[in-house]
Amino acid sequence: MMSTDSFSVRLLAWFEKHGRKELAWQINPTPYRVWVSEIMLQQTQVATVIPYYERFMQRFPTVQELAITPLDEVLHYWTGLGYYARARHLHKTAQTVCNQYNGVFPTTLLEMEALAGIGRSTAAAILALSQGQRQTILDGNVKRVLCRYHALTKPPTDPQTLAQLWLFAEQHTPDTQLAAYTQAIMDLGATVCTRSKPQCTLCPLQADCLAYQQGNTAAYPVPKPSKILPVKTTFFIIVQQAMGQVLLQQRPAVGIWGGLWSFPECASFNDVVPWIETNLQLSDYHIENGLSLRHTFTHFHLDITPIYIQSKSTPLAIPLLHTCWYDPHHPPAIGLAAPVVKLLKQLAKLTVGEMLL
DNA sequence: AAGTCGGGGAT
DNA sequence: ATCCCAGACTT
Repeated sequence: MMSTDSFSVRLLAWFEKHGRKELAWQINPTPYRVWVSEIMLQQTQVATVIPYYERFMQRFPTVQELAITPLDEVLHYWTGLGYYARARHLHKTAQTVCNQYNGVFPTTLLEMEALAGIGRSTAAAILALSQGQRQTILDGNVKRVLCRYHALTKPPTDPQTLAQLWLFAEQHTPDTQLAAYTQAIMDLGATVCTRSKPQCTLCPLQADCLAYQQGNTAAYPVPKPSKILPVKTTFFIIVQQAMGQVLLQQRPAVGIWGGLWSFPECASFNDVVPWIETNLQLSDYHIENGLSLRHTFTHFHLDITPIYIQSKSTPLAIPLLHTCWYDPHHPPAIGLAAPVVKLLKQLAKLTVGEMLL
């Protein structure tokens, strides 16, 4: 493999002066701690991750503790981070490490990549950051840095361009100080070579950067052609008892909000009343639709209309599978979809408002 | 190779 | 409103 070029020398010198070295997962960087941080940081920015990471590590200080905890509670600690498959994979891998590796993470790239939720770049990051192995990462930050440095004229999603990026990334990887270098190139992308308004005057790679030489850093990375997102609609049925408990239903393990708890749902407004008549034994109830809210996924917009139902006949029966009465005053440790959290907060305010009247 | 999976921050 | 972020998995 190629040896070092000036790229890593300059980058390491910059990191020594300006890099971040105090992040929680950089302190005592065990494979477990680094692994959890890397999974949380997938598609999620550092500032968002920090409070989640603190809570998670306090509750699950070891891989053993994570492995023996029910998935529902793990999802609870993940609520709001999104990409919930990450949490399911995290739980599964904790059990794999405990059962097949005696609680100790494997030390080869091949074994690491075989674990659920750990791909090529994340496997390399864990080994480099926690053990100083010479492994090459290629995450979103590194892709942006390299697209500019080499002035690549196609989107990083293009297969040939992606292969070229891996090749460049490997050629730039030094033979020593792998933990520092790996952190450094991610830091450069996160703090200097940012998506918009990069701080080129502070960049240690400026002299060799082709995008900078062209005076056109804004042109890189080349964006991939975007699609128009379709709009879907749905209706959340919010049934509330007099004491405040709200009916929730657990979603299937796969698909949107997999395994999370949400309100019972109807695809069409015409289905709402039949659903109520079929599933709830209510003699006397009041129905009222609330203001719609839009939730955007990668591949579509979801317009949600809440349908509020209140009844004086309490308690209501729970005739459905995978349902529970969620008590906002004593919230159980379960995972909630983000729009559900939003609506529950609104509901709490409305309830207080009505009590004041 | 393309589609799927969330939520939030920046612009 | 649009883009995109410390990606991986499924089909």
